[in-house]
Amino acid sequence: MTLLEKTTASPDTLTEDRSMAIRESLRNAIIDRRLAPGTKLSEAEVGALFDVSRTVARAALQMLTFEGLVKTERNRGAFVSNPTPDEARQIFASRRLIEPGIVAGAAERITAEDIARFREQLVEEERYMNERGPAARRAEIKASGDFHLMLASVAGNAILQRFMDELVARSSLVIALYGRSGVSSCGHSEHFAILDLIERGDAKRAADLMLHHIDHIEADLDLQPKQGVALKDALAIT
Amino acid sequence: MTLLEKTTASPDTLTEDRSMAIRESLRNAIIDRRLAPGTKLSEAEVGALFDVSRTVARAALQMLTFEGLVKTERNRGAFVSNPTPDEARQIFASRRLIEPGIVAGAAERITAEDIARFREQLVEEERYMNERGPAARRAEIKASGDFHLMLASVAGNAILQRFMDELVARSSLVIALYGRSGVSSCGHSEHFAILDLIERGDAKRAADLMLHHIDHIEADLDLQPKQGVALKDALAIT
DNA sequence: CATATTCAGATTGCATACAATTTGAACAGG
DNA sequence: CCTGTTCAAATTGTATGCAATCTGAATATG
Repeated sequence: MTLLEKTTASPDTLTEDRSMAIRESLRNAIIDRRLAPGTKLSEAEVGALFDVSRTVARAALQMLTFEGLVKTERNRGAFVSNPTPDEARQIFASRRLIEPGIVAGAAERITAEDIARFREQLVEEERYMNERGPAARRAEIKASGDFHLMLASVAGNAILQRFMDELVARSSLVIALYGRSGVSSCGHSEHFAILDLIERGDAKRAADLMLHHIDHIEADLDLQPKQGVALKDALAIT
Repeated sequence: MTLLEKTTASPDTLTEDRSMAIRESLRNAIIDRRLAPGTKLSEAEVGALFDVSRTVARAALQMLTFEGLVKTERNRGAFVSNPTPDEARQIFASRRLIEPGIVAGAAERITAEDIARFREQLVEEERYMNERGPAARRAEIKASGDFHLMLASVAGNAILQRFMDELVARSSLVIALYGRSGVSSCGHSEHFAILDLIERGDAKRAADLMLHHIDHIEADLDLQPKQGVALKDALAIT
């Protein structure tokens, strides 16, 4: 529990709510894998790190629990989520339902300035792709998720946007846990293709491609039941 | 703020978490319209009602805020949400994306016992439909929502189920606020029809009908911008 | 009479204190 | 050496106290 940028937040945003800022910071740390799944997040420790009382730290942890990024066990504390393969499948099943609709919404409302921002985002994503090392890998996963979130924000439905915030964050966890090596090389080009179709106003094809894109991301995972029954079987000496 | 059943909860469930129980109780009160939109929910008052400290009451209110059933303004307090027409549209747009998928999932996994439970639920719904008076109206809205929630629980995706919990609860608020008089007479028969199609394993048609069903619910609303610019215009004496 | 100002009451934001629970290590017994 | 027990340290759950903020009514002012 070390590398937490205590974001000296923008003057107006931090004025708002400190627990929200802490949530944001922890969120980023979790989806960046600076906080590994299973890591304990004790209220006192979080409070000390951000220089607030347990009350505020606790509120932040409650929010993260609601989002599914943290699992809280009564009287035991909060831990970074360790999604099971089954949860992973549920996450992607949910995305398959929601994201085609988001693409359709985005296709209707996207502006030229939006498209410019998207292209910037995609070149940045590309840059991380070509870098090596775990830090670049994390940044790549993050940037890839951001593309989906930008689409959600353009689609103009605040509720779906919030759902996507949660789903993308949890997806990042899942990818970090279950992802195979050569990840999103194809995923990235699909982002480009989706954006092109949206720009051309071909909402139907864009939505279809998004569906395939999600399939590809999921297909790139190795969703074995982890250790599952391992203990029982591992000790069953033949 | 009177009619709150302080549910003498089931021995095992209440042991769990008191703020959760309070959340549940307030939730029910809100979607039943015993707590009208705009009602202030002060921490002290909620705490006194449930015989807990502000700390616990506050946690419950935070959860409801996350669900969108309550809006919290900094330094001012928590209020039962008063969804705008635009929010209402977003809610139904979200449901249109998610519920067809839920129907498909339910069609795959539904059992004979499930179907029996659904039929029970539907006759209860029918009973409320034939009763008169606001209490029956509330119960009808609640029961109608429960049908959708039961589908979600059968579909076997915990994430979507949680999304639906939120969407159905907020829909109840919207219907209570913007619903026209002769509400769900058609909606109810559609529930029957959807269940029949699911039972027959015709997932595609069931999903399509669900889509229409949501359209019908939304079409039955009167989503005018409420008073909106009213004040300015109302005083503009021609 | 309308508008601006002041101030007390009430309410939330936050920190802290105490009680309840869990955990794991020391220790006793087989 | 292994197992079961006891107990203290640590952590969470909850209540409460104080400071900051908002609200609205009373008052002052043009």
